[in-house]
Amino acid sequence: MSIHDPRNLRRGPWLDEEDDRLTITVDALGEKHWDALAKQSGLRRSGKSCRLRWMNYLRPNLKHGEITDEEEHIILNLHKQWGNKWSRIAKRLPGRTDNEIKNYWRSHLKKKAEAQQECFKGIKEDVKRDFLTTKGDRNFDHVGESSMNDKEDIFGISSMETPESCNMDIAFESGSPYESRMSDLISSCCWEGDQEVKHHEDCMGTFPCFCSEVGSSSEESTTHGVWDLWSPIWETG
DNA sequence: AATAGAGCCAACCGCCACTAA
DNA sequence: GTTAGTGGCGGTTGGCTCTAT
Repeated sequence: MSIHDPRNLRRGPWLDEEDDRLTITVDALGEKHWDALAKQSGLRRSGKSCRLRWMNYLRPNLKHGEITDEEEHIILNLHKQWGNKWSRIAKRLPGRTDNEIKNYWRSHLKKKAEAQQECFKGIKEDVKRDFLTTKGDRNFDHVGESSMNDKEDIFGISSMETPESCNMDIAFESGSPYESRMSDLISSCCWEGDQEVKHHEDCMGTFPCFCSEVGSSSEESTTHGVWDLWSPIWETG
């Protein structure tokens, strides 16, 4: 029976010697033709297994540390746009693998995203109605449902991009009455009873921009993404 | 200290798309 | 046009670790 007979292939965790041998072989032959590479390496592993080990663990320039807040923010946004397109999302996070992002999503972010959706479900109509009827120190007599597309006019947003093109950094003007009104609405939604406090903590990790009243700095409250987080809510509403 | 349950993550599986013969 | 081989992707699993009781 050949060592490359499927019945004779090794499975399970990789040993250090196997990692070393795979690294040497990939360095010599390049990241391609994994079946041939697996045979040539002398490893009792399938080409598929070799490829996976290389891509997810041995490849140079991989980050092995914790996912940062910024990376988490990007994952949440891109998942909202693209769903479970892990490899596509991974391409936007250099050094991270699709497997790593998928695992992180399942263990850290899924609940957070669901909590966030629940939170929005409850408040989005209130928010819409409130903004549409607000006079504040600006004249909104002309504002109607159709002009919800004019986000700058309604929110006092300092820079503008489309939801498709922007990743980050759409912000309320510092001190904008709409910044504080949004904050008020979120707080009123989330700070009613113990259950809702937890709910708000879930939101906070995802939406620091709206949570200045519960601990984040005023700088944070105006520099995190706003429109790209909210646009799916408005547009699917 | 023992143990059950939850969480995490590396690895595997099955499917699909692409390509060459 | 068909088929076999291969690589890539997303879903799932198994085992290890941590935590609560």
